[in-house]
Amino acid sequence: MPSETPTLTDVARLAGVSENTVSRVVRNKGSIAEETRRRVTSAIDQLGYVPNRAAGSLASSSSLIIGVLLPSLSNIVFPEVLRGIHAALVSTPYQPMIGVTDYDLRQEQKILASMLAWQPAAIITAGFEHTDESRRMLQSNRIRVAELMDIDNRPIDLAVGFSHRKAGRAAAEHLVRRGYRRIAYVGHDWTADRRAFFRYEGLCDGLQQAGLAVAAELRFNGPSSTLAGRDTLGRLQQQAGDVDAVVFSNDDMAVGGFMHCLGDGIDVPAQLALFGFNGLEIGQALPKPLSTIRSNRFLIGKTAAETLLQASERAVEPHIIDTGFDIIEGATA
Amino acid sequence: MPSETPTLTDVARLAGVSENTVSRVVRNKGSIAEETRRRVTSAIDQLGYVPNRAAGSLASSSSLIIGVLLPSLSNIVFPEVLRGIHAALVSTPYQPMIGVTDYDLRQEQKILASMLAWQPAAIITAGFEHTDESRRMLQSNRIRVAELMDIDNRPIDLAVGFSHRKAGRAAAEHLVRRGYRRIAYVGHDWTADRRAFFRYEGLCDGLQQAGLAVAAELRFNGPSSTLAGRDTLGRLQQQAGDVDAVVFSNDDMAVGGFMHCLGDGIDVPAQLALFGFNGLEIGQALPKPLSTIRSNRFLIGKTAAETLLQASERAVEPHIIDTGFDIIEGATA
DNA sequence: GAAAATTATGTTAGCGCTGAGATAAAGCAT
DNA sequence: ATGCTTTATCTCAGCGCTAACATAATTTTC
Repeated sequence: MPSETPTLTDVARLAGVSENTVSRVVRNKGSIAEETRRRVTSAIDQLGYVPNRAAGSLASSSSLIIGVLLPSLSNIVFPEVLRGIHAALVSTPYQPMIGVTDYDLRQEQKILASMLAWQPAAIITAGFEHTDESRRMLQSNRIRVAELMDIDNRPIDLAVGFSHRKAGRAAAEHLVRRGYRRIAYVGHDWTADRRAFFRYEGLCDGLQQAGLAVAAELRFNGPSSTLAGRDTLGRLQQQAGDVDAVVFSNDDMAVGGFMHCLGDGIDVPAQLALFGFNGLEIGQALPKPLSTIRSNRFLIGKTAAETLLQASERAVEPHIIDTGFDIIEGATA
Repeated sequence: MPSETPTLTDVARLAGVSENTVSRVVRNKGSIAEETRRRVTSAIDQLGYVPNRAAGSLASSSSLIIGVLLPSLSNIVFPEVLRGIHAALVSTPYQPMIGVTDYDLRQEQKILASMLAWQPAAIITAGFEHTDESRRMLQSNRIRVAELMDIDNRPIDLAVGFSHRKAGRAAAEHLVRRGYRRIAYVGHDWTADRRAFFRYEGLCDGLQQAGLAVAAELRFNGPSSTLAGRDTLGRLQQQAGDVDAVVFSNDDMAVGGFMHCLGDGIDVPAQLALFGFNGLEIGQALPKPLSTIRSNRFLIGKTAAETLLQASERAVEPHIIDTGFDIIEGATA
């Protein structure tokens, strides 16, 4: 009578089969007679058997862990990616193990190393920037790797996201179509957030296409936030007066910009048009819904996890999945 | 020459010691001669040895995993708790494994069971509500358990948070002190979010103390959001006109309420005062910073993880840590 | 200076599971 | 009936590490 947590052996004994047979039933692998399966599952239920994952991982030298590396949790975008990943995993035996890099590549490398010690089934990372050592670890290991958010790079194995360059261009085209000509940019520190820089590049491209250029620009020296957006727009307006639209690096910044306009009595969009990026809920809850671009963070996470689980081996060629984006027309630009 | 990932044996051979000695150096356990330690660490560096966690867990029947159960990732509050947990773990060998329950106790139980299959060092869960089976699993297992956010309950092992009842009362006292008398409540569905209900109870207590009662109330039938806050305040105002202050179930709702006032030209706080809960950044970025209560989510997560790691055994009596809260005076109430 | 305590290291037996191969039983064509 | 394949099951070694105990070398104690 096992008073401790039951093991495969206990189940096997109760069901009158070998341990291996139980293992195959549990993992649904190989062929098993219907009658045997029934006996085994009933024994499992009776004992409340739960497989020991450590033992399984050790024996098979691979675990049911999916390592997830995120640059930050402060920005709601990444928890939403994580939510998507979780949604894809929730009905599988896989479990996400998360690591936060704080946009620090050396930190990413450290966390990556300790994650690989678990022999995870896959690694999902937001972004393409890695140290050489990280890249080597990901390359040499034949585990599956998804790099998220962006598709403007060649991935190691799988990329899921959309082109931030195109998104930037789309913002420019939208504003030009609406008749804005003196278009400024308010951003945040893009040494950490490379994608924000890609969008900026796309914006410049798009404006150039229309024979225009960025009329003024100011970047907050730190991560994006509503407060940073408010203050930075304020400073921009002191420096450069005659601007008729502002593209922000993201919605957080843009909502802050909107707050600045409210405080200063600036009529949006008549006096100044505002355009964001991400399609966060808060932007849509403003008295005038923010004009912005919807990035499908949840979908990116979900698609990545689902695609990784479809095959345990990498394909010969890296694979890229474009989840696209939509313009949210809004009422601010 | 091991072409595959090196094991303890490889390190031991290279350093000319037994495997066990290497193991003790790695885990920093037992006494080791300075000279030996040097030889071993140098061998580790040379081979790039990383311990196999699965093997370690199996042998010691406990892993370096911390299971984290969160009700949601959509509400920024929980990612912040996770951020705190991560901050406490980042310089340790522990790794967080996360599960999202979607406020569903049966889902929590399922995830909990599969987490326990990893023999985690501890489980951290946001909230005190569990199925009987979950509670049994947490009780019988002698692993450490932290229940977060709230301290209005008796925990299984450790509680970290603050009294939501007191926070509700503090809101009432603040508003009464400021001279508001006709105080309404705008909330969201509290079958899922029990803590919101506790705050409501506290609010009622506090008002009663001052000889008052909730002047009007309306609850949105769903999770909190800015849009829900905006719409629900709108509906409340149609139904009950003469209210001079509104307490919201949280900042998301309150910011939505502020948006409603902006749209309808209601002067805050002269015509209507608004009071939130959580102290989110967005509330402080409004043209008038939101009057609210700061709950230290990051601190709660960090304290919980730190406290759990201080001792691997439960104390005889459950332990409660009050992280407190502060009133943010703001400009809306 | 012998016994006891302390420090440093080695030896050995698993932890609970899976993979590979062996075996047995059943199905099928010839 | 005979060999050949397929299906269902078993046997057993071993994944890489740690716990427990054993041993050896050193220091302390009286």
